[in-house]
Formats: sequence, C-alpha cells, structure tokens
Amino acid sequence: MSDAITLKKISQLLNISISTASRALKDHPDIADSTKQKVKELAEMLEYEPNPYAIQLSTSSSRVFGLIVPEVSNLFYTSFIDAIEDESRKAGYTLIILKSDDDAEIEAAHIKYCKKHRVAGLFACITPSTSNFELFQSLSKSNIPVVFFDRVPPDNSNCNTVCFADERAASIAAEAILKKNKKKVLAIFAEPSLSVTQKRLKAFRKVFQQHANAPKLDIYHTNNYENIKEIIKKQLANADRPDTIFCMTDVILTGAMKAIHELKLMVPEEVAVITISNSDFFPKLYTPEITYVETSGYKLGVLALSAMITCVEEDVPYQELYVDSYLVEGQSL
Amino acid sequence: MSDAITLKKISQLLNISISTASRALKDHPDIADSTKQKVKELAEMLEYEPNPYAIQLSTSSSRVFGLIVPEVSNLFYTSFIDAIEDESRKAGYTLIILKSDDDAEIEAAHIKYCKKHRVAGLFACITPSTSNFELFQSLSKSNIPVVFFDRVPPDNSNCNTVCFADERAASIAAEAILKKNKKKVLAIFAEPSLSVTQKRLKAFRKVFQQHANAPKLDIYHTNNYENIKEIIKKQLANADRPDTIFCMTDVILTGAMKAIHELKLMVPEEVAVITISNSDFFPKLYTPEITYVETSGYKLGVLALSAMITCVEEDVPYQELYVDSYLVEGQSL
DNA sequence: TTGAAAGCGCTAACAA
DNA sequence: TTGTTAGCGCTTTCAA
Repeated sequence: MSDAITLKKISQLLNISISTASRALKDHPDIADSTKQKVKELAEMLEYEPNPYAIQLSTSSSRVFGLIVPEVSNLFYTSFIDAIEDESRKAGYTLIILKSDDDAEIEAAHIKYCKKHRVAGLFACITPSTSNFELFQSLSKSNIPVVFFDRVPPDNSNCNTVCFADERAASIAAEAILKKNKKKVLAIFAEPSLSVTQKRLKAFRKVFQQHANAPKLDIYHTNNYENIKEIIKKQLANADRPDTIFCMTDVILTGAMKAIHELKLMVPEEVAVITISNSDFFPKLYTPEITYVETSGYKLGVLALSAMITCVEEDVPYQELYVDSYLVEGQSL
Repeated sequence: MSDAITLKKISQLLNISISTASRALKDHPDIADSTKQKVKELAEMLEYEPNPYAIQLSTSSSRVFGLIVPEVSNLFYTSFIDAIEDESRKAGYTLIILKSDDDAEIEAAHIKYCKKHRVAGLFACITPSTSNFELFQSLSKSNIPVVFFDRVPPDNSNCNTVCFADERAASIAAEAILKKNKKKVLAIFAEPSLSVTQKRLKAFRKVFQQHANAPKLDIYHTNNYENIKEIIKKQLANADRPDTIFCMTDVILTGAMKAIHELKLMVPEEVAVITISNSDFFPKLYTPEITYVETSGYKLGVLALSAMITCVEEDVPYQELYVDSYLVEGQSL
C-alpha cells in the first residue's frame, strides 16, 4: 500500500515527530494548539485514515462487535441484526456476524474467533444445546463484554442479558384467550430446554391455573414446521378438537396456518388462533389477520446495543434487561 | 492480554528464535523436521492462535470479506448472506456485513471502510442511485477484488458480476402459463426503473408475442404491498376478470394472496397464480402451494463466493456469471 | 511542548 | 538449518 497515508508521512511533511503527530490528532493537552491545527489540517487534506490493525496491535482494542446468531434467514434475527447494525454504525463500530446454525461446536469456534480477534464486545444468542459457558466466561475475563439476547444462559446472575419480558408476553396471550371463553386450547411451544420456552410456558400456565373455569390445556413442544403441521392436523381431526391454537413463535404460526388451511377450517369460527410474533409480518399475512403479542426484534437490538455500550464504556455490574410486549388484535381469536 | 500465547513465548520455552518458531509453524522447508515437531506440539498444547492483527500489519492481507447489502430484513438478501457466510467459513474467511439502506452516501462510507480495513474482497449490491464507481475502482486498484451481485453497474465490462438469468426466469413463467391455455393474465412487475424488471418484462412479453393465441396480458408496476392488494382486488372484481396472476417477486405474491383470500377466491379454480420467488418459503406457505420459478439467493451467494475465491487466488479477467432458474410446480396454476 | 525509543506480534530478507 | 534484524503503523513512557 504505497499510497496509504501514515502518521510517519504526515510527520515528515511537517518536520515533527510521529508521536507529536499522533498526539495532535487526539487532542492531547500537551500539544500546542498551533501544532494541532497544522497536523489536523494536513491529515484532513491527505484524507489520513489510521490503520485499524496497527491501533489494535498496540492497544489491543478494536471497534468491532461480534454477533453470534443461530441463522440469518429469519425475520426475527434479521430485525435484531438490523438494529445492531444501525446502532453500531452510530456508535462507530462495525459488526462481524457469525452464524451458529444452532450447532454448539460452530458456536464454540465463533467464540474463539471473537476472542482471537479481540472484538470490542460480543452479542450472542446461545444454541439450544449450549451447556458449557466457559468459553463465554473466558471472554468476559479477557475484558470482552458479552451481551446475551433472546436465548440466554439459564443462570443469568453473572452475565448480561437482554430478553423479552417472556412471562408478560405469554400472560398477555393467555389472558386474551381467557377473555374469549374458550373451552380447549392447543398450545405449541418451542423446545422445552430453552429458557424462553420455560418462562413463557410457566407464565401461560399460571394464568390458566388462577382462573376457575379456564379452558382445558394441551401442550406440545416443537419448533419444526413439519412436526407442527402434523401435530395440529392430528389434534384438529379429533372429535373433541381444540377450539383455540396458541403458537409460541412465528414458525409455529406458519405451520399451524398451513395445517388449518389444508383442513379447510375457518378462522376463528372453527378454530381460533393467537400467536407471539416478532414482527407484524406473519400475522398480517393471513386472512383474517392473526391476533398476536408482539415481541420486536428491532427493539431488542436497540436495547442490546445500549447495554453493550454501557459495558464497554463503564465498569458496570451485570445487567438483566427486558423489552416489554403488547397485544395486537386481529380477527383470529 | 497477559494470557495470550505468542510466538515469543513459544520460542522462549523452546529456546529457539521467534523466526524459527514462525517458520516451523508454516512448514517452511528450511526447518528441521524435529524442530517442526517440537514447535507444533507445543503450539497445539498451548492452543496458540496467531494474532490476526499482527499478521495483517506485516503482510497487509486479511481474511475478511466485506459485503454491502441494501437491507438485511429481506429474505432474498439474507439467503444470499447465508450462502456467503457458509462458503466463507469453509474457505477460512469471515464476513463484515455493511448495510447501505440504498443510500449512496452510506455506501460510499462502507467502501472506504473496506479499503481502510484492507478486506480481502468486497461483495456489493449497488444502490439504485449509485452512479459514481470510482470508489469501487479504487478498491480494485488496491488489489481488492469486487464482486457485484444482483444489482450491478450498467457497464459491467470492467468488473465482476453475478446475476440471475432474468430473461430465462420470466420466459419460464410465461411458458408455464401458455401451456395451461389461460385467457387473461394480470402481471405485476416491480418498479420499471430497475434493470431486473426491464429484463424480465421484456422476456415475458416476448414469449407471449411469439404465440398466436397467447392470453390477453395486463401489466402493472409496483412492489408495494398495499398497492398490490388494491390493484388485484380491483381487477378481480371485474366481470371480465383475469384467470391468472403473475407475480414478479415474493412481495408481490404475498400482496396478491392476501387480496385473493380477502375476496375468498379459490386457487387455482377461480384464479391461478404463478410467481418468481427467491426461496421456497413463500410459495410453500400457501395452500395449495404456489407454482414458482426459483431464483435462489443462496445459489447466487455460492456463485458469488466462488467467483471471489478465483479473484483472490488467481489473476483472472473480469467475470460475468449467471445463476439459472427453474420451474417448481405447485398446484396453483 | 516535543522527541526518542520501546513495544504490540508477526513476517521476511539477510547473515551466519 | 537457524538466528538476527528491520519493519508494518501506531501508542505511550520517559527524557529533554
């Protein structure tokens, strides 16, 4: 890179030392204003750009965040990424996106990569099978803050977490169902190992338990499109079939709706539907539009980034933050 | 980073020089096998990881690709990203994803960022308003290959491009319609200013013109969900309504299906539907599943990456590559 | 207020 | 076959 402008060149042109140029550029108090002026002007003119690798090498701190997501072809994660992207840019950071495919080994490799590259911070959504958090902890020990989002370690007392107020979201949905005096609810939740699932399930159940004449509740666990279709088809074929389907995620919703359509059932007359959704996209795709509890990925991202910034800038204790959710009424319940 | 293992430490422990250790690790022919053994073993044991910043600083070459996309909350781009992610990983590279929001200024900042960080290569989908390609060229001059995808510079004689065979996709759809002896087709295309639209429209029309008893063809342009719904609702309300709807994109498809559902029309009995789609996701969401011509973002990504690798490894002339598409039969036509 | 010099971890030309 | 040395571009301590 013969054409690259370096501090050396600037200092030579100005007949000053490299260190003076360096300090002038950072407004070091020791440097005379006149010198600062000169240096800054020349740097501006020459479009000087400090070499990030050299900075990293001497300070071992970079302006890059790592982000580990299970997948990128998923509206929830992309809206989250979107937010992190936007906010990182504003804060002067860039993003390296690492996809885990929900594979704990790949995840481990990514964490190592982040450590090796001394990222300024890591956002992570753990895989369902992540049980060993040592690698994550080794980052924290190396002074690289980790902010877990959405799927977080079961014991979050010694880490930063940013989540949906999962209990709230599930309660809101449960209460909406109660209000409609339904008799039998088929509720599909994602994998039981996930803390999201556990929290949502617990809250959902609790609401039902607190009401004397709550509907009968059947619970299944899966987040696989084909499985979902199968379960729902089977349940809806029963004589004593559910009058309401609760879906914990968008994927579950799309599977459920596919099954309902194939069975040619009317919503909400023959079967009512309510979901928790990460965006308005899927609920609004159907006719009638689906009633849902929104948990916005974008908002989660904004929160995650602000949490990260505080971690990076100050020495704060671990934070546990939540994004609230709310009911959006469609005509499906 | 007191805990970081460096070449220095290894060489001290082994009582050899740093350069010997360095060369041993890269299987330099000059080094004795016994030394290589020792060094490699110790490195393995200590989990030595070379510092990428130091490498970059002394070799000015990184293992990071830059990727500029208009948006990330879009299934087409995410499936492209997905592929680039997967393939980069295999090839030992990581990805920095930069989002332009279709803003030429942001795009320019991103290009500069990539230059400054000496990325190993850049993938770019230009904004509709990009007219100045000097920055891109400055990368190429600095020996950073650029591979344009999907939306590429108008004059692609001096750059690498990876695109869909847009004409083919449209012809395939048109021919599928012809085969079914339809009488009246309502075709919705995206914005007429885009080269994709122009190519697809032209090819679509051409097929119809070459056939004596081709269906009547009505064409509209929009890629806005609400507009699409409106247009389709209006057209389908006519006495002389179309018996087939062609959608140029997934967004158009979702708008069309929403309109069809609201009108409670049966597919394909009352109105047939065919679309061009970037993934199987949307077509398979509906019942019956929609017949579509696939233009896979993932495949485009795989192709883009392989083009990039050849650019990085060999000194090849500019490439102009295409991904072909094919018909996937649903039951909607 | 400024400069000299060491060092971050690695590569590579040159010397031994 | 191995070691010495300079250098990549920057930060920072210490000395002037």
